[in-house]
Amino acid sequence: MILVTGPVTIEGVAVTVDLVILTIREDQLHVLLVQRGIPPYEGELALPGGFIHAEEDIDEAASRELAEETSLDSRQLHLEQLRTYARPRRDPRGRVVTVAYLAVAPDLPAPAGGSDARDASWRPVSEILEGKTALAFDHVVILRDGVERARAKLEYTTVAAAFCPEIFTISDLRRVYEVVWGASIDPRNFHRKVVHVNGFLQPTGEKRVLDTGRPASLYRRGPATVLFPPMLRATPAESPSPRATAA
Amino acid sequence: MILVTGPVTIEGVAVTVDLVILTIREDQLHVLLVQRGIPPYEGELALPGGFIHAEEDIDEAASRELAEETSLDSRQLHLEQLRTYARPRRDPRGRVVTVAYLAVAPDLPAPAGGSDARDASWRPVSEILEGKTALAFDHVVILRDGVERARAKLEYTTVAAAFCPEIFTISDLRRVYEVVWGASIDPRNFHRKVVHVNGFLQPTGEKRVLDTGRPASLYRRGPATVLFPPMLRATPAESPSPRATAA
DNA sequence: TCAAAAGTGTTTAACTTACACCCATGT
DNA sequence: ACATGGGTGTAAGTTAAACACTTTTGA
Repeated sequence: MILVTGPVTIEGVAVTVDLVILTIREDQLHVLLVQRGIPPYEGELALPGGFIHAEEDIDEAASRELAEETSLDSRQLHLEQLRTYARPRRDPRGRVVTVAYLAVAPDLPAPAGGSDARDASWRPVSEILEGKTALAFDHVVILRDGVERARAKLEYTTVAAAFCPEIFTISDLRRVYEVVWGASIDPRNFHRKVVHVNGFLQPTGEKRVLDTGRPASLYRRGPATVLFPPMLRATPAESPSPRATAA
Repeated sequence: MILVTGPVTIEGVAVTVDLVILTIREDQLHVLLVQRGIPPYEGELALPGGFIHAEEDIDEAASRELAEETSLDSRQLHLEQLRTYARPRRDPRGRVVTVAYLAVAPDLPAPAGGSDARDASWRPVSEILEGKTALAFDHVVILRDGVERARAKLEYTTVAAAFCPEIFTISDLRRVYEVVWGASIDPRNFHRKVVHVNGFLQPTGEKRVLDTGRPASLYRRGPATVLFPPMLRATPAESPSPRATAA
């Protein structure tokens, strides 16, 4: 047990914030990555992030970084703390502890184009998790945890709507579930289900006409944040029903 | 955006680990608190915790602190990262970021008696959350978040069993739910439900004889970690069914 | 008229709830 | 015998899954 009295620095730890910003583009889950302009890992891809400022809470730091990277107001998106990572040698510069945040954004018009000088780009998540693309530091682990959290939260919250633009159809919403879970969902049962969840969807009265098919009613996000009853997670290409309670 | 190159200390942040260790004693949810022996907040109650060591991951630091406080092996308990707190002036000594962990323990034989010199004691959670007892730093917030997490996790995981001793009855388990949720549960339906969840309970074949009533079968924790179907949370003294999806 | 997407209705199975009822023990 | 807690059976209401079927558009 270490006891400390004065204003302490206990071997000077640096604290950063890293963001897992997810969106859906072209029916694929994407994550926003930046190319590092400085060592370590210069030139490699990494999650956007940075050091916390002196007079700033960590949630503020995350909002600030998010605004810098996506030019989106954090009040318009889903932003939540994910986990803190502190493996001793995760950063070659010294002891750096990072607090990771998960953000869920609609598909943004510009590829990213924040005010920041670094190149930011959307990359398919599958590419990274399958090991085809490497990330700096332990960012693959952080990304995996972020995606896992997003998948879990679709079940019992209304985050799915945060992937959609302000106005969206029920099909748009369903495609979010299908893409993030990598499973297909019966459109008819899905429709009935989400419509009956109180506060999930607010009808706008408008309809969207597509190339073909009956026009779909348009909705905006409702005030609800939790889903009850929850959406049952359809597992991709596995045994159908028995929903084992694996260890 | 701050750019840094060398081995950085960026205004020297100190990192601590704080533990919300919950248990059930005398049908009440309790938390382990220590009385601080040094300033700041000398003499006041606080969550147990301490600074991380130089060559230690944060999960290890949490396990170490837990062992010091409860003399229990972290492999025998439920221990998970809760959240990181970093409000600028949360510690008067300077910038201290704390990573909070949630631990769930069975009712321990000794009141706490770790190897540590500080007094540790179990206190009813209600006493603190109702404002009757103050805690140092922002520890009331951390405690509230920890309790909220525990409540939520009873629904869809098997953590409830972590509150029980190694060998326990279904009534013991039910009492966990009733105490943590502050609600009463039908013993008959509860019994059927948990028995049918695959991997939750392992029968020992033994029975426990109480002062009165039919002897109850004894179980130990099974390998399952998730509960499906989930346990529906009975809300304490509220409107019965409609389970609103509040904002 | 046809293709395609949106949306409704119906059936079956699974699960929750409430509660009647039986079981096994100590006094 | 009876009080007490453990445990099973069952009927009513709710929800999910599967799928037949209708609606509304563009081509």
